[in-house]
Amino acid sequence: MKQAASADVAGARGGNGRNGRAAYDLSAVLDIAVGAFNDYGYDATSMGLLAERLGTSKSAVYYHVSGKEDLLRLALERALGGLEGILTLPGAIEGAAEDRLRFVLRGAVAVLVDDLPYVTLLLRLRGNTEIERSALARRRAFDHEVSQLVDRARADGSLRTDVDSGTITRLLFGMINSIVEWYKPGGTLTPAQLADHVISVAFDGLHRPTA
Amino acid sequence: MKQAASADVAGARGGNGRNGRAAYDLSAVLDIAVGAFNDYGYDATSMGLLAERLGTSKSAVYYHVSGKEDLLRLALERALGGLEGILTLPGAIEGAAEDRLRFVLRGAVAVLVDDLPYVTLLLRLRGNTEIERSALARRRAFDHEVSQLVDRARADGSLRTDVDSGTITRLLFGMINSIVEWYKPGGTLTPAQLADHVISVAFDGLHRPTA
DNA sequence: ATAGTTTTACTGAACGATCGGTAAGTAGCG
DNA sequence: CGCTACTTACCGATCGTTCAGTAAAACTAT
Repeated sequence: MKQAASADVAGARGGNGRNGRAAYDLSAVLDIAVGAFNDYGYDATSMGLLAERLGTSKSAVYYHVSGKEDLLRLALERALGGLEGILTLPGAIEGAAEDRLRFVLRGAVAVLVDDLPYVTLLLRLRGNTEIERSALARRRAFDHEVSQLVDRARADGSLRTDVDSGTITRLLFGMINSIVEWYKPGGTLTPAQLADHVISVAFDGLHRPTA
Repeated sequence: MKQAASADVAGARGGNGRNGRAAYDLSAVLDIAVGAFNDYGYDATSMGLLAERLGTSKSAVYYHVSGKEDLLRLALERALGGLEGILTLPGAIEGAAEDRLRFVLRGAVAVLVDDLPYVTLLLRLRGNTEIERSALARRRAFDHEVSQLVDRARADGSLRTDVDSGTITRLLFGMINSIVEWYKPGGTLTPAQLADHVISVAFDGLHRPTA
């Protein structure tokens, strides 16, 4: 009874249409790994615990991934891919700087909500290994592109100039990134409302509208 | 040569005025421990690494503290004590709700900058152990008191009512707490300026002042 | 002044537990 | 049979922690 039955574990398994036994697919393993990493922290999550959550053995996990760091790498790739994808969309490239900034911020909230556990993992990195440092570098590159949008919006006269654009960008992302620490999908606050509130508070502040 | 000389380690030592040898004082050990916890994460920081940073042996650390968790407990106590102290000051108790809110937010920035590594550690907790869960509960209690101030300011008509106060409080703290991830004391941005910018952006938003 | 005692503050070696990862064998399917 | 998807058993390394012994300073008695 110390081990769950080897089949029928919460839909994590799916046939692969090929020879051999029914298998976990990689994305199911990844989902559970990312969940555990966020619950306990990457370092504090053992491969044994992952196996337990999957209802299988430790070494079975190694059949699907080459190791613990591989799980981290795959998860971070998904989060970074989502964020970087925003910057390639037309709304991020065309139009006035403030509109492009609003589009990117709204997109960041959307990716964050859509891939919540994956982005959460990304935002908690410390940079201990090469994989983590590489992910942090890509994240900084994304932040830098947004910072340039803030600069352009300021040059257009859209934004206040009494606070430097680096501070503005950091406070903006501080606000947006904090969403991973408290937003629960499926609650009364829909992702679209959340994005509206964030953009509105960011641009207009806490005071009641003067209009 | 594998071990540093037993004295003169970077001013971490100080006499204690009592019998026996010159010792590290607890606060020096704690400072180095908190720095390492923030660099690598609590779980990824080994007692061996702490000893190395202190220029002493692993077991020497156990003379000063009862264990790794004890270091965490002492560090979190300092961070939480600072934050909770704000709420006991006159500026947080007397006056209009919005002024009290501004005072508390400004105080939170001040504590955060003053005890930067300690608050950083607090903000990165995952709640794996009883000590961490207890610290998280105290942090939530602090947040809750600020949330009540937001409620009162809204009731006074000072703040916008199209976003609920829970979301406002979370976005506020998201912005403020992010400071630990990028603010470097001793730079061109002084703590007082930082607090001004944070309060100003939070209440008035990113747009240029209409006045 | 100095020898002896006490207390403090360590050192170095080792402990059991747990870590990430591997080797070898096998059950279930086409 | 051939291939997939595991299983059990185990490895060396590292983890937090403990323990017996000791060097160095302060205190005390002479």
